[in-house]
Amino acid sequence: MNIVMKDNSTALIYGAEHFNLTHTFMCGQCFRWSETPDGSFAGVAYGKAVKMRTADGAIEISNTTENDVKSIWINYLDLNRNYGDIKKLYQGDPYVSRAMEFGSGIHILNQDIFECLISFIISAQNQIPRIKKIVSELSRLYGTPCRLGDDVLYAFPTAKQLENVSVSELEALKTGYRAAYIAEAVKMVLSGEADLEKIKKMPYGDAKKELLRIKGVGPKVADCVLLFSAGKSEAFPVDVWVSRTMKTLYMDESATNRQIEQRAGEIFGKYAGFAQQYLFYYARENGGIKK
DNA sequence: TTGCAGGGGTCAA
DNA sequence: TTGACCCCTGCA
Repeated sequence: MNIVMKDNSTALIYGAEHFNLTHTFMCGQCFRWSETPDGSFAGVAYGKAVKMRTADGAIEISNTTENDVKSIWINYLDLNRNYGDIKKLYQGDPYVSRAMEFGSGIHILNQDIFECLISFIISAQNQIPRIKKIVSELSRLYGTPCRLGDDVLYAFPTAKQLENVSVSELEALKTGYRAAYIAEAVKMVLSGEADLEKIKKMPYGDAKKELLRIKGVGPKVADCVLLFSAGKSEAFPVDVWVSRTMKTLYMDESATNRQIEQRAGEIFGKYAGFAQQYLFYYARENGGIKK
């Protein structure tokens, strides 16, 4: 990985293989990046607003510093992982290979765990455009403003910033029955009853058990949080698409979500989450996946 | 125009 | 294991 500063606020990252910015941001793992007319993506993560695009074999990040690239963005984009190795791992599986070809260059992001937790509580029984809208409103109302050129973006609010936001205020954002869950989760995080940093350091099984104590967090949401913000590559979130896909390709119609999770562990092993993300993206974009 | 099914699930009984 | 659930969209 080679970082070159193009000017004092634009960084170029060279040597990122198996990486596709569009697939990575559009595959459904994050809700805060929007494509701009010039084909870049603008967004905020870890309190920093930046614009990203790929050009001439490099990832270009503007409105940033070399230090932020090293301390935030390399890890956020998961650029230190060798995705070629993961590809090799699944080359014997015709379905995952096909899905990896289709979604080539998807990286699993390392997002902020609190943001991820609240976002995926909101995601339950909800669709991506609406999730994005709610998360964006939540950030605009309670998050810290971040300048990006002439625009102002808003960081996802911290637990502290949401401390005094009432359930009815959250309901006003059209979160519906999830409003109470959000308020409750914020309380648990602030009181230390749910220690997210500690959860990150736990083994997968224990970490999941801890997250499931939070109302509004079921197996699917817990696995999303663990995969997208706690580095648990074995987490295998089972949603409707993955469920359909697994039933069609590897199991039968009668399989329960729990059985699917278990089977996925057997088939895909420690990197099940990566296989999941490729299968999910392929299935969703193509209306399913055929045998 | 109105009605209804279903959506990147979870809770409670 | 099954219905209810906030809200919105797509489609008869």
